[in-house]
Amino acid sequence: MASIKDVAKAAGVSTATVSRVLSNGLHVRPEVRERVMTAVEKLEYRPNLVARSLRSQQSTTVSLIVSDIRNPFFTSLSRAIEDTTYEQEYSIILCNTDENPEKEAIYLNLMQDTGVAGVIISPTRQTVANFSSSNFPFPIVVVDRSIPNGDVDTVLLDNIDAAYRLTTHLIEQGYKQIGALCTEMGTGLERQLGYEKALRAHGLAPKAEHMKYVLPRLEAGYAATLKMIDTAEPPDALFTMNSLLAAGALQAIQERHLTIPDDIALVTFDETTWATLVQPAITLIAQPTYEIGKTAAELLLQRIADPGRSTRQVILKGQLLVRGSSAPRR
Amino acid sequence: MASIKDVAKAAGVSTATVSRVLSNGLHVRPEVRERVMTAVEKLEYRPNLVARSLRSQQSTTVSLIVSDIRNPFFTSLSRAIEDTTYEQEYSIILCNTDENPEKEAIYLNLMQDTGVAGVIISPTRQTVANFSSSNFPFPIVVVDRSIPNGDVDTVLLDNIDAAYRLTTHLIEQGYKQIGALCTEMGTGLERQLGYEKALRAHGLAPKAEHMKYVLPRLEAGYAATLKMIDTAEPPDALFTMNSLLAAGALQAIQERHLTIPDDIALVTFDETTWATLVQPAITLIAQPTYEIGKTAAELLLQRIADPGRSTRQVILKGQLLVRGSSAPRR
DNA sequence: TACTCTTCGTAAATCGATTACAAGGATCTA
DNA sequence: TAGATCCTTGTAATCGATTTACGAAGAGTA
Repeated sequence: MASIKDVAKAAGVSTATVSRVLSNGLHVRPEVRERVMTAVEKLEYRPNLVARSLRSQQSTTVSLIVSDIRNPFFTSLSRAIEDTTYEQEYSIILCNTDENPEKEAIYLNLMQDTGVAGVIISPTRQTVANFSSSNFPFPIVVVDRSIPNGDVDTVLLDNIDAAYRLTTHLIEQGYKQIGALCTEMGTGLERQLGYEKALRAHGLAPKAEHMKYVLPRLEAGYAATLKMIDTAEPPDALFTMNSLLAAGALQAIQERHLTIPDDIALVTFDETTWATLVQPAITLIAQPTYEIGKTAAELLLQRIADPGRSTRQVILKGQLLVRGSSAPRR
Repeated sequence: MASIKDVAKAAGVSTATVSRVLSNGLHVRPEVRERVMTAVEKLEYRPNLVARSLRSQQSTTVSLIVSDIRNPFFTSLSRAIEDTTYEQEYSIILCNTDENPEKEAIYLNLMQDTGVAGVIISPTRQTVANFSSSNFPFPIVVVDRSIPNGDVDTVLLDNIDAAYRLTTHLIEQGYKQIGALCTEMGTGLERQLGYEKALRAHGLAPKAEHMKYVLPRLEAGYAATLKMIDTAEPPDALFTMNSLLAAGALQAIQERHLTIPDDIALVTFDETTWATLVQPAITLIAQPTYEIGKTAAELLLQRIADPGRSTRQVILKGQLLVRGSSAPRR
């Protein structure tokens, strides 16, 4: 593989001149530039980005750190981020933490060691707890999670509001015993707040036996739902905090041969392929996932370009999509 | 940030000694090693991987190049690869090509420029056409696509066999007019071969009007299915080449208020969350996606460790999961 | 004592680029 | 025409590690 020295020799100039031609082309005679360019083409020279990165202390790699790429929300997010960074010739490193702070710390250290230009992260609970952007030696953008009084670029949904609207919708449709499948990490807590707030606002009390805390996994949603409906007083509606839990809940409901929404209504977060394929279709709050990812990537690239700019939090509203699974209670 | 020089100074040794302590520890007195280690800890020294990579001409990054991470098959694949490489302290760069050879070429060049340790790729049609592992300056593993007489590590499904079995299953259930939604790229061609082979083996001829070539997108599956069922002689069963097309087909079938499988049976490739949530559940060929990814990552890491080893193709069998959508024809 | 062989450590080269600085030449101004 | 200014180019330092070559000290042997 040809190096800049080979090009310099072939063109009869110094490496500095070659570098100048390739970076901005300033202060180089057209004739010399021509010579350099033909040498570059003849040798099929391509700059070594590792060497460039070491010398310039810059990088064209950013990192995306999420709990699990298989979560459809993060899948879509990653695609949006990749699209956006690709346009500016950045590439992305993908990291799954499984909400494990140790794995997260390992990856964050690794990103420091490799000198990435920046990081987009959906941080674990622990990291959120004492978050400060000054902890990190690179620009950072937080997605999906809110950072209390954090001075950091953030893009996320207004989860409390979305959960409030979704719950209120159920109440307005006539449901009174609204159960919830909550997660203790991530966005679960805020969504739970919105849910409880809506109940109270309409004179309904959240019942302890109708609320379950689970891990964000299909199997957990399935098991918890079974437990909830196999009781003397099952809820007449169920609110799950994400699509995985909804899938588990649906499986449980089908297994008990209950009909939606007559026996039990079902609403959730996050649009998926299947939400409109099952019958009845599922009422849910759709997040603008692609837009969230695009915005996060743009914020990051802007901060890389101008580290001193003021931070901004972008809070997007979810879209309530009313479908058959929450038809008026009869 | 502390560099190796700072550590050397603090420990009163040369940088070479520090490097030796950190790499293998050979030829260093225990007492000196001790001094170095305390200096490392005191300064919180972390080796700069960019510098290391430049000097050693090695890297601990590998790249995954696929058409679209949102395809559930690739999502699962990526997770398996990430898990496997993480254990060996490698990180992965994610690239989406959208089956666009230019985008693919840009990424492949980029990987060369950044000196990645290796690449796992699901190549576009063009790249498959004249594939040679000697085209690439790094170890490479191909997944999901077969390379004719290619001397390269490969992991993929036996697509012809799987499609053959799936089609035969339909025939055995009594279906005679079996339509197909094919894709012209990726694994579509082999699956189509298996489909046609099965029809012929049972004395059925593939009907041109029951075969449509589409892009692997939900909307395309929807539109093509509508066209196929809105005819005088619609098929009594439909075979789609992947889960996105199946979702589109299902949408079209529901929209025309046809029942599965009485009006039309539906089978496809790839297990998804929704395949068992819809009613009836969908009969399909499940790929061992996680295993494919794990195997691909292992092959790559082994080749990185030993570039001279002989190449191997790993061909896995799909699993036929018979469910309600292909119940016996009445 | 002199000579060889390890062992341990240092200095310096190296990876491949970028860039500060200096120098030479051309152009311009007074 | 001398001096200032600008443009062009090269030299060499630098980024931060790894690694080779080599020297000094200590051990063993005749």
